[in-house]
Amino acid sequence: MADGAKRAADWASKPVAAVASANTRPSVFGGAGDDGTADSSATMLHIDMDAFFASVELLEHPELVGLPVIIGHNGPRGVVTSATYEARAFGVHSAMPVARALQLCPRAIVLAPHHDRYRHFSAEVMRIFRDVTPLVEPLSIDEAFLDVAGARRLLGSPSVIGSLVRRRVEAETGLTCSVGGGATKFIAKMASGRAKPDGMLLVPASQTLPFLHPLPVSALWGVGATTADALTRLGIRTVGDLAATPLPTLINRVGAASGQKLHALANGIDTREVVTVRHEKSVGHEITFEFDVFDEQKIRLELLRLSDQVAVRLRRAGLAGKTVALKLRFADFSTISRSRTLSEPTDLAQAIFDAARDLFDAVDLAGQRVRLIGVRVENLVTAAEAVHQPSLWDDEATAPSSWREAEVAADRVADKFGAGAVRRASLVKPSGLGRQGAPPTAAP
DNA sequence: TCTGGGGTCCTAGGACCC
DNA sequence: TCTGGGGTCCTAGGACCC
Repeated sequence: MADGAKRAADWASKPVAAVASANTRPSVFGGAGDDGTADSSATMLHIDMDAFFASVELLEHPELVGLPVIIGHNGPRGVVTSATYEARAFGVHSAMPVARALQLCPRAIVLAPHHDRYRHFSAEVMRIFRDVTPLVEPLSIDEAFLDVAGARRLLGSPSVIGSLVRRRVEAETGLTCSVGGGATKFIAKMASGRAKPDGMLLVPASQTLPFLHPLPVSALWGVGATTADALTRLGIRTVGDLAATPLPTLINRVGAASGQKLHALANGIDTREVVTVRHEKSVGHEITFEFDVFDEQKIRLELLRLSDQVAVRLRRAGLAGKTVALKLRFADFSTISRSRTLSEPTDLAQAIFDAARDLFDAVDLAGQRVRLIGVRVENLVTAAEAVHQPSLWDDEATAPSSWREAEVAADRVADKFGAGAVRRASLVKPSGLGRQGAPPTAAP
């Protein structure tokens, strides 16, 4: 810690001139001077990487800098996971189908995602954040809250610390980020969104409501399309409108929890503190088929692979879960879920698959084709004795395409780890693929 | 245009227990 | 005889976020 703080302090004293691309917009809301005193109340920072996946890919492809670049699978069902600002200028945004994005921006270059790279750079920037303060709460792979109240004495005001972080991130990773600051988490997050890209905006505590109230309700964290519609029907369009709405009216429309939360946020009230440790609540995998599937045997085989992947991740994390959930999405995009709670937590592919397959077999498909299947394990506990066994197919990253292949793989694991591994490892007997009592039609 | 994959949280109804 | 209420767990669905 002392080391990190010293390094950070060294950095703080370096000339700002090193950052040519840093945004020069005024960085304190309300027109107050940026002299390091006006913003002293904005001690919660939210730091968000700019176009994170796309920016990381550009490090590998410097020749594409300045061009519209889209990250996503360029298949019939691919969606945009990230896009450079050059592509966004054409209306491209995250979650949009790649096909649609290419209509809007035909010259866009589509790159496949590399999640290992993103995890690497994520770890790098989180390390920089933790040099500044131990009070870091990662919110997702590319953003975090920093409580810098205690770091002011050593490093300076929040705006000084924000600039320091921005310089270090750019110098050490080649990536840019945006910083928002405020008296609360919520204000900090709203501010970083308005600082993008490559900017910083601090909202002094006294400016909280003037900053907040003109914003549209859809800007609020937790207000999506559905809630925005519901609020619009009440005549609520801005955050100020929301703040002035009686709480019972709100609760009546959007539910108790959301109503209370939104009402408080709209009035600038947010008492949440930075939480540095979080434990996962579920682990799951899902896949969308390239083409909708009718063949139940093919679906069971995919369930087997997903169960194995989930089990491997559980064991690596030292976790086990009691509830197995199956998710099915049909050709018409309707989605159902089925879950079952086991008598004890498991981290084994066999147990997860058995439950998932039973749940699947109990569903009446009624002739519908399946678009997506997913397996998730919930109700997690720390595994008393984590079983670290390799996956059957993990290394090859390919599922067995026939029962014969599954049998061969099973034999291989038994040879390698002994017969005991059969029960403990990700070993799923090929016979588990069939419906109970049904002879395996595709068996060798 | 036709909608990914990783998650979290909330609601509501029913079972079950005391 | 036909009936209360609180607490907890389980399940299904849906909104939302990045």
